[in-house]
Amino acid sequence: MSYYADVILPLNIENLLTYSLSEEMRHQCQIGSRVAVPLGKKKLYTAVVVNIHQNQPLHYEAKPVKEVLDHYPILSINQLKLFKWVKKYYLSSFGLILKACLPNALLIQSETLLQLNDKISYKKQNLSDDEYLLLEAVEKHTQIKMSDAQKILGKTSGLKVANKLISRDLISIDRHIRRKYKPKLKTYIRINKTYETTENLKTLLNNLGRAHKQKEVVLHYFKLMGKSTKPLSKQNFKSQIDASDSVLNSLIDKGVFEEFSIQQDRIKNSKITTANHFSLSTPQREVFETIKSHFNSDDVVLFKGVTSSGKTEIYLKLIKEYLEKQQQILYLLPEIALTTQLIQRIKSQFADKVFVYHSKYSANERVEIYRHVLNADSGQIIVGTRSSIFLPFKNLKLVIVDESHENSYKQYDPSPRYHARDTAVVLASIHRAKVLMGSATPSLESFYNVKEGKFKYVELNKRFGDVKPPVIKTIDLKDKYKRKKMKGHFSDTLVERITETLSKGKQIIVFQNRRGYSPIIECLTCGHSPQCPHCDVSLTLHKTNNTLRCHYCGYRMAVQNKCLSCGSQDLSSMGFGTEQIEHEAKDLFPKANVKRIDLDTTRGKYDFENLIAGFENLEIDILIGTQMLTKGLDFRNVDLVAVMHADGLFNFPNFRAFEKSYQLLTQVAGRAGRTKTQGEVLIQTFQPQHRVIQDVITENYTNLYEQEMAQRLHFHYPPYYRIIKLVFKSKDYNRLNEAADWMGIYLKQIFSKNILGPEFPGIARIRNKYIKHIIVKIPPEQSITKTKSYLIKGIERYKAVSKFKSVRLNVDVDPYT
DNA sequence: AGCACGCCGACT
DNA sequence: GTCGGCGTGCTC
Ligand SMILES: [Zn+2]
Ligand SMILES: [Zn+2]
Repeated sequence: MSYYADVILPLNIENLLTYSLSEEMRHQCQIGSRVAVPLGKKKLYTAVVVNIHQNQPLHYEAKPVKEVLDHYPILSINQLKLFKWVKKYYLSSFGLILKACLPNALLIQSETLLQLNDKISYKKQNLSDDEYLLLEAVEKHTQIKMSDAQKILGKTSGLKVANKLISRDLISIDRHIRRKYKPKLKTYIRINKTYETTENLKTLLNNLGRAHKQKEVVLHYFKLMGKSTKPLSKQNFKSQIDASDSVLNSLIDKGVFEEFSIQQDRIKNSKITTANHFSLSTPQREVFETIKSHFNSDDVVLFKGVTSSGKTEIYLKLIKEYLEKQQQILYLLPEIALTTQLIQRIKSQFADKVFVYHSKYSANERVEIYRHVLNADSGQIIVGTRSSIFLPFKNLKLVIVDESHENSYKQYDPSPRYHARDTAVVLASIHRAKVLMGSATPSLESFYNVKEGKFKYVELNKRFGDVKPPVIKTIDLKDKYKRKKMKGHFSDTLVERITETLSKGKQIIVFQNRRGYSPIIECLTCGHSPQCPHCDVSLTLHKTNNTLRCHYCGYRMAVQNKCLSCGSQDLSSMGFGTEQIEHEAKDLFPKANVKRIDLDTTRGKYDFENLIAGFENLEIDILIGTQMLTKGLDFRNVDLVAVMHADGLFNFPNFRAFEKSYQLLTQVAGRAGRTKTQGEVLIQTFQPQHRVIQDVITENYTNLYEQEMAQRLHFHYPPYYRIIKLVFKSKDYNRLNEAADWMGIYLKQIFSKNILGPEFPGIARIRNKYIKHIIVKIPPEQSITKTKSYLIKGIERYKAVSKFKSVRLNVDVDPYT
């Protein structure tokens, strides 16, 4: 009897495919091993074995596995369990889950590029002839396609040999796409401490004698330091002195000036103050002990800690205990919160036990970490973004989900559309691990789980050390506009407070959750406003390069000074974004260094890190930004946070709009006064009495929770009801309507009033594709599994209708919107 | 994901 | 007539 292997291919294929195994291969390969298999006409794919059996397929002849790539599994049984859950719960396919799980470099295909690694000469010994041949080919061409390697060595051994070379670190794939991620550090200049006294300085100037230029440079330095105490970057200093680089460099060589970089300094500091022996405050210790005692009886704990309460120290203490027991810990963070700041802090505690898993890292680095986790033989702390829940943990005992309210834990495209917070709970239960969810503003779902007794709860309402909560005040825009107290979008009060803060040498954060200059340009004569030709949205004005842009498809056109419809020149802009605020702030505060941080100013690889560093180093006085600057960043010198237009947050067509507004405003407010001086938060709004704003001011999460939950219950929304969203997309408007209507009728027959739609979403067309939604609401008493099986049946029937073939259907379980 | 297959408009 | 663009189906 011959043997067969069921494999997952990293493609969107519904079923597992079965290949035959030779006797030899059967012994080489295990469940979880990678194999090379032929698919379709000629291509070889990397697949993963999930089942080995002797049942010959009845209706087709199984093709043979070409090659066993791993003699030991790279996918564990526990990962397969998680795959099964994700497939069933999120209605996805194994292939796409596998793709989300394995680093691409483990799934090489014919089109993959092979490239030479640096510094390989010392590893070149003991290569087989084939390995040598391939390495030579790569060396000669610097990069070749996998298919070329297969031409040289034959289909099978090409793949095998390439894999060997990759595992020996000689070649790698896709290196040009993601370079090693290393934020650049700016060099700063300061005078050697000994010359800070007048006396020593005099001696120095005397000693410099004939070196006039050097004297000048030293004097210029003191002149600058007299004006401002901000750190001086080397680059900036060089541009100001009228001398060649060698002058400054020889002063540095003599030890008169010293170079330093601020980030490194901070790490050093944190090593001295925190490494190994930091201790928790009494309230922190209480929380720590409560979490541990909860873990004795329960699996999931929700930890609500106000901003600046020192949540991270508690996590670190917990991590330490698990590491000492040689166990694995997963520390999940939203992408924006996974900053170098935080990584350094964790590394200063746990050094080489720390592994960071992040999409910014290169393909090879990710493979390396994947293998480290797979082969762990001692404790590990894995810090990662949502996809790290798919890593091959062996001995996972604790999962921390930080900022657990963050919606970026929910993946949308591509499928699997999983929520990493919820999947983490399943992951933990597979491993019999504990879960700690942290947030200053927990999601209603999590808090509801506490009320239902599913999660345990602990809170920390005291800020760490002497930090006082920021004072939050509203500014009534209606009144300010009526009394003509506005300068652009800044009220007089705000201008006053900013000026005052600047004069104290403190920093300001200005929040406006919309990028660009202005979202709509309207003709005052005929009312026309320029629309995107591919999407149903109006174009946003970007003054920086005088373009009108679509934020959905990227379409851009030059700014028109006449109305495109009637030719009138009477155009007016409506609404405002960060760019406009930046312009106004530069006018209002000409002496301040104003910078903007949003998607448009952070396109480059290091832009984000550089802006954050600039702000931390006190180079930037006023930082204007979107929600990008709300997450976890720890700015020590910020005294004032301004929200330009809170009302913009409430009007999103989304049942979570208020919850999200509360979270955003609270997080933004948390950026103010993270040290001993009490921070101030000014919220400009047309509705100062809005209940969400009032809850933010009084830190009244309970009230927000109760009010929101009443709404959710009344309108049948989560957490009471579950939601599944069906998204239909098509270029053909009529087909789309027909298809969505068909499904709507089918579902209404089963679920009647618990079906919403089909209806067009707020933006009915993106990239020339029309969109329609159907919402399936699942009442608390209705079985989710049953509902899904009805849904799957419906989708199967739908897919059998040939005229709907051109209409794409996506299923989103527990959608965010 | 590819790649073949088939349908429809444009062009030798 | 047929060349080739794209939309659709299938892969063990
Ligand atoms: Zn007009
Ligand atoms: Zn568009």
